[in-house]
Amino acid sequence: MSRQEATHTHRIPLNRDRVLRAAVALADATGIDALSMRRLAQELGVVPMALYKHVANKEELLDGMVDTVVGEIDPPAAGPDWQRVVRGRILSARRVLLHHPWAARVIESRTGPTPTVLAYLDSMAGSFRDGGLSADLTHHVMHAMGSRLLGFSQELFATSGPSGPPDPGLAAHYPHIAELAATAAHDGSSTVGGGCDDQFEFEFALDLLLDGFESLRRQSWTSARKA
Amino acid sequence: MSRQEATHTHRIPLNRDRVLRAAVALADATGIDALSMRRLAQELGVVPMALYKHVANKEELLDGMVDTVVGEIDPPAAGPDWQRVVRGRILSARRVLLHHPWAARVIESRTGPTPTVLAYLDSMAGSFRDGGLSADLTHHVMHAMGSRLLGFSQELFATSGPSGPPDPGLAAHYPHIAELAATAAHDGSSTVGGGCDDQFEFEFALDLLLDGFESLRRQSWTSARKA
DNA sequence: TTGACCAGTGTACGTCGTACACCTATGCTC
DNA sequence: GAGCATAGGTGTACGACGTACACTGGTCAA
Repeated sequence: MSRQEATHTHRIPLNRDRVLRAAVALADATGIDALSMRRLAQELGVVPMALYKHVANKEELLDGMVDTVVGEIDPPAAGPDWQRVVRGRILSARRVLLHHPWAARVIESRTGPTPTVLAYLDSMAGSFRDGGLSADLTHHVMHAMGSRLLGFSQELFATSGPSGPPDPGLAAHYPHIAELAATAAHDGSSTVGGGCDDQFEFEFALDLLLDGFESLRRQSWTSARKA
Repeated sequence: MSRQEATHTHRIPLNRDRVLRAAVALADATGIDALSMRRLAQELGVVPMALYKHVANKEELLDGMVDTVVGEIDPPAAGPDWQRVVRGRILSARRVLLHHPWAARVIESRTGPTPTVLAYLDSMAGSFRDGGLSADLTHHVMHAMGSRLLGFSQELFATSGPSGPPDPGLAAHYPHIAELAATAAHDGSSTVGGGCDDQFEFEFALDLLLDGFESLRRQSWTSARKA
C-alpha cells in the first residue's frame, strides 16, 4: 500500500470530484463556452474519453458543476429573525454566483433539479416556515423569489407529475418541499392537474413589486438615504 | 416586371425577414437546441451557406430572433393608472415568452441589447416616469423588475463604458434610458467608475420582496382570497 | 496462476459553424 | 442590344465538437 504513488510516472487516478473541480475552475477561467470535454481532458492531462469513466456525458458534467457551486452557498445562520436568516443566505448565494459567472446560465439550462439543489431549496423553504409563514404563503414566496433564490424561474415545481400522489420518498428527504407540493396540489384552483398555477405565481410577485414601487413613490423615496 | 415569378422553377428570393421568421418557427417547433444553420437552410429549401447572405453568423441570427419576439409584445396602453399600464405590458411580454419557450434563455445569452430591445426598455422606463416615479426610483425599479421585464438580469446597463460621457446619440433615441444612465453616473456612490451598483440593486429588490412577505405574514394572508 | 475488473487509450463517425471560391441570373449604363 | 457589376445561391472543405466502441495494461481476490 505504501507504494501507491511510488512507480515514477504513476498518475494519481482521476475521480468524479477531481473532474468536477477542474471543470468549474476551467469555466471560471475561460468561460462556459470554452468548456469542452476535450479541453477539460487536456487540462487534466488525459485523453477525452477518459472523462466518460467518471461522468456519463456532458449534461451530467454540467449537473455536477451546478452541485459543486450550490454546495458553496453558506448554510442558514441560526436566529429568531427570519428575514435576516433568509436575507443572509440569499446574499451568500449571490456571492457564490458572482464568483462563477457562468453558473446562472447553466442552472437555468438544466431540465430537472439535482438532489443537491432540491436540498438547498428545501432548506430555504424551511427558513420561511420557521419564520412563521404558512405553507401556502411559503409556496408563493418561493416562486416570487424565483431567480433571486438561485436563477431559477417558476416551472421548478412542475417536476412532480401532473397527477397521482407525490413521491413518498420525496417527503422523507425534502419535507418542506413536499409540504409545498401538497398545498399546491389540493387547492388546484385554475390548473387542471396538479402543479402550480404559474400565471398566479407570476402575478403574485409582479403585484408585490408594483405595490412596493407605488408605496415608495408616494413617500417620495430616494436612494440618497442609503448614502 | 410582370414576369417576376414567371419562369417556372423560380424561387422567391430569401431575405432577412423570411430567414428570421423561419428560424423562430423552427425553434418553436423543435426547440432551440435543434436549431442549426443547416436545419434552417433545409427548412427553407436552400443550401446552408445561402443563409450567410442574410445574416452575418449564428449569433446575429439569434439577435434577430430576439428582436422578432420582442416585436410581438404589445405597445403600452394609454391610461392614467401607471400600474395598470405597466402590469398589462409585462403580462403581454410574458404571454409572448410563453409562446416562444426558447426565447428567455436566448435573451439571457445575448451579450449586448439590440436597438429593438433598447427601445422596448426605454418605452417601459417611460411608463414609470409618466406615472410620476422619479428618475432615481425608476432606475432602481427597472433593475428590480429584472427578469420579469424580459428575462434580463442586472448587468444590462453596464453597456455604457466605465467612464466618459454617455453616447449623445443614445439620448436622442432612448431618452428615458439615457436619463437613468445619467442618474446612475453622478450619484456613483460605492462603485468607482460609472455604471450601477449591482449589489445595491439586488438588495433593493430583495428587501422590497422580503418586506412584502413579512407584511403578508402579519395579516395572515392566504391565497384563498383569490378563489 | 488466473481471471475479473477498472481506469485510461485510440480510432472513428456524424454534426456543427463557417471560410472561400465559384456560378448565374438580374438589372443598370452606354 | 452589348457589356458588365452585383446580389443571391452553390459546393467543397476544415477544424471543432460530443461520444460509441473496441482495446490495453495494471491491480487485486481467489
